[in-house]
Amino acid sequence: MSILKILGAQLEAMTQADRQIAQFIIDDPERMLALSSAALAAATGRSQSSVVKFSQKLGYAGYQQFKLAVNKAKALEWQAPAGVIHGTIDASDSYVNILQKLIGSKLLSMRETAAANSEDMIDAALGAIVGARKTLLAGVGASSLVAKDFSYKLLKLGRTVLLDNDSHIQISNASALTKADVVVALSHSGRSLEILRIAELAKKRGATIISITGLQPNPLLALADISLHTIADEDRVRSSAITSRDAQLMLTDMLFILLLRRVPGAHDFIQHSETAVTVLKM
Amino acid sequence: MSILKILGAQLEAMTQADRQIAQFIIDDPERMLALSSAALAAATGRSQSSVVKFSQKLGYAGYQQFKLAVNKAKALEWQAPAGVIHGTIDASDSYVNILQKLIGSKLLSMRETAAANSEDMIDAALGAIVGARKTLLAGVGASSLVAKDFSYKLLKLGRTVLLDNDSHIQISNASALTKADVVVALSHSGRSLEILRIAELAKKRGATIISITGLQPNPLLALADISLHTIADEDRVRSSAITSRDAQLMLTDMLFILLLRRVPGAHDFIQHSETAVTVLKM
DNA sequence: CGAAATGAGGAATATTATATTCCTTTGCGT
DNA sequence: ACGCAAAGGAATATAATATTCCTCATTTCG
Repeated sequence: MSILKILGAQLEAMTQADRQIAQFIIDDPERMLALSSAALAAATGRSQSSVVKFSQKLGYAGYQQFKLAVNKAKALEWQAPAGVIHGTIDASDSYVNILQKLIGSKLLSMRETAAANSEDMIDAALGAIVGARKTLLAGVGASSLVAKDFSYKLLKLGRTVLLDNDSHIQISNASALTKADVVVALSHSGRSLEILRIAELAKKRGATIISITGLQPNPLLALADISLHTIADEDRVRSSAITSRDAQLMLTDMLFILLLRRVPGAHDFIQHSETAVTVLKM
Repeated sequence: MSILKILGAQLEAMTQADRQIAQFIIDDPERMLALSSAALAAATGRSQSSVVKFSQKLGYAGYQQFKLAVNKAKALEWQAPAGVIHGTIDASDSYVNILQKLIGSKLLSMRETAAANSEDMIDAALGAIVGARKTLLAGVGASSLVAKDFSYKLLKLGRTVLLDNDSHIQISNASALTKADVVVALSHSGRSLEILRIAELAKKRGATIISITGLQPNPLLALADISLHTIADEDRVRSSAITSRDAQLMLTDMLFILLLRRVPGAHDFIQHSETAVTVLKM
């Protein structure tokens, strides 16, 4: 139990001097932490020895030990909303509140995304990627960044990846695919026109389509051979695509880590690519 | 931010005496809390004055203040993120285990990144960005994706942003900056040559440099006017830049959300840019 | 009712801890 | 090799803490 709570509870039963000291600490623990026993005595109008005796009565070896206890209580109280807060962030929120809600939203979409994809579906996707001749990644806007991030990881594993910012080039890439190839199509809404175009073309050519979309029915989902899902929480962290991007990253990170166990020699590839990059860093 | 993490991060860069003292504290913070400066000196085989100087080098008024910081760090460490496992992912882990560890690592680096940046520093960064004529974002590799993500968000807020994949163009952009401009330089190691080059140039031109790096001392940090920090956890989710990227995103998301409250008319800008994008989705 | 007992609480003091100064050493650049 | 700068310990000054001792008010019991 927090020492501050204890002080409050015992306030009644205390002697005069002790009560004054306790009250001061309850009112402004932060300030008390900056004071020496003598300074605290001066601030409360009692004597320095009373402060020390006060600390000892509470069961601490001395004032220092007591101060550590208050410090600890204060530290824990700071993050008292134990667990993660999750709610809409609005303009009146305090700094700490905003951070907690942001982390809460991110955590929630990561957890739900992890839960929304069965091990079987993930396995199917991994199998397709590992067996593919080439993997084409498709994403626009924020999803294009996730696609790129994933492409770096796949390259580290020695896979052949197609990805381009220019959607025209992407479309012509797609039309050159065969049934030995895989398309990973990222679109949280499942309605991005460019991505749909690419998926349609690739499907006509016989390639396997892995869709990464939200849960709601959507055109991209309808085209997919293997469908993975991202769960976002858009209306909480308002006005931005933060959580859907986090969900996509969660999913692609999962795929990457699980691929590490499947791709023969994965660790060697990674070693090499890291050495290559290190050369550029001093 | 946890002082214990800071100690760990800076251990390498410390002098002999300091390193010994730091190591002792890292190994057994509880014990350290029971010791006086002289006792800690005896326990580590250094002098009492070294202990005090050590505390002061870290930015505390003295040993007592430092002790309070360690006490606080220890108290907060106790927070068990209920249900979240955090550990090294290895090949023998089960599917569910891997997911839990992945989420745990991500959550940890988000939390620690949130904690590592004081409200004051964040405020300083926000002020610089809001007041800037132009904002140049710099990042290579995985950081370039974060930079791009952040640039989309800043554009939504109607800010003028410079960002290009080609480092030559970035460098010429940097040399055209003035002291009315701001550079946000992203590099977890703080040692990417291109980014250093850009930051140096921009600094010569008088622009304000905001660095986003890890905690360990690094060249980019030394150049920065305002320094923000990312905490990653590389050795847990092995062989990838997953958590450092997450930490960077956490930080840029924080900045974005806090900017929403600062930039006049932010919500209008966002409304408009979302309407514009919706047109492309069906 | 009054004297002894008790305990709160402050003043003074002893003890201990902390911060500063000063000096030696060592390593590094010229 | 020389001088300089930084590290770090010894000594010292300063400050904080703990203890002792004393006074005074209240309570208890003869």
